[in-house]
Amino acid sequence: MERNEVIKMEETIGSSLFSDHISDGYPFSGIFDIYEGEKSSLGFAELLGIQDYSPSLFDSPQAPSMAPSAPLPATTVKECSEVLNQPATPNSSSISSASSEAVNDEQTKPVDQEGEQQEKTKKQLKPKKTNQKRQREPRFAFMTKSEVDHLEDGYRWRKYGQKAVKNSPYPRSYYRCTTASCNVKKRVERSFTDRSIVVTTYEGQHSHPSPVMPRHSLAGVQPGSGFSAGCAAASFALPMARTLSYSQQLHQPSFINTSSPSNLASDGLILSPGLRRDIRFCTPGSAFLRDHGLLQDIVPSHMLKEEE
DNA sequence: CGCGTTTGACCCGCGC
DNA sequence: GCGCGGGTCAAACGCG
Repeated sequence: MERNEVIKMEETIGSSLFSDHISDGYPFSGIFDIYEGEKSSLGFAELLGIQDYSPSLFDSPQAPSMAPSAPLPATTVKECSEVLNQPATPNSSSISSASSEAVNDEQTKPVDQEGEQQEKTKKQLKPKKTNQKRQREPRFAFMTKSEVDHLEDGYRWRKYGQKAVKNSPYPRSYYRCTTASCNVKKRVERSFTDRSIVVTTYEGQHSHPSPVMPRHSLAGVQPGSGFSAGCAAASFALPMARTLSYSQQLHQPSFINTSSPSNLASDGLILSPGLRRDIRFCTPGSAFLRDHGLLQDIVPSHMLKEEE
């Protein structure tokens, strides 16, 4: 992507926390936010030394059974966290990534409206050039070690496009949620550095429960949120059965103190220079503020930057 | 017939 | 302005 966007990622993308504490069979816990996850996260499996993790998050008693009809055909390497940085539970299985792209004034606009507007302008392709820039939904990317590209996540998707990816032998597929009035999209592509890894990027939030998700699995969803606030993670097929507060997350004991990315490397994780640029790790105590976990989604990046 | 996929064309934003 | 690359559209097609 372009320079501005990369910069924006550095400015706005924040919270990252890792746990090497393996509990409940989950090898990882934590979240990280990336911008343009499908690109930036490309090397995460490698940098984290992830090879293969057997405990699927979907197998957890805490995790909703997202795909009862079709068990996850792969090992989830990374999952995403919720838009508002409602993080994956510490017991959840992996590294998650989130990206909020449109950190601007429009951000406060309800997703549905925004989506519809976007849809309208799309449909009327002829009267082009609505002078406002195209708004993007917050994005979440996660990586999955999988043989199949399109992973079952409890929602129904319709493929609407496929494009060859530059510098990659593998195409990128574009999916849209088939539910009417739901504008969630996702992109699926295979990592060209490790063909066994599928990078899935979600954009937007489902405005409806999962068609195949058992009802109880939505227990963690905030009532009255219209499936927007608390639903994002669930929307993205995340184990949301137990929702912890952000501070709870941050005070997990074994988070790597990564106020500087180099600490990560010292923990045996290798960050490529490019990746270091893209990801900001944070200490538990200061993470929230410094990295604007929640704030970055609602506060313009230039405001957040002042804290630096 | 309904739904999902495929695929070429088109749109759009951005850098040069 | 032009070209490139990412993203989307929509007609054609396949399948159950």
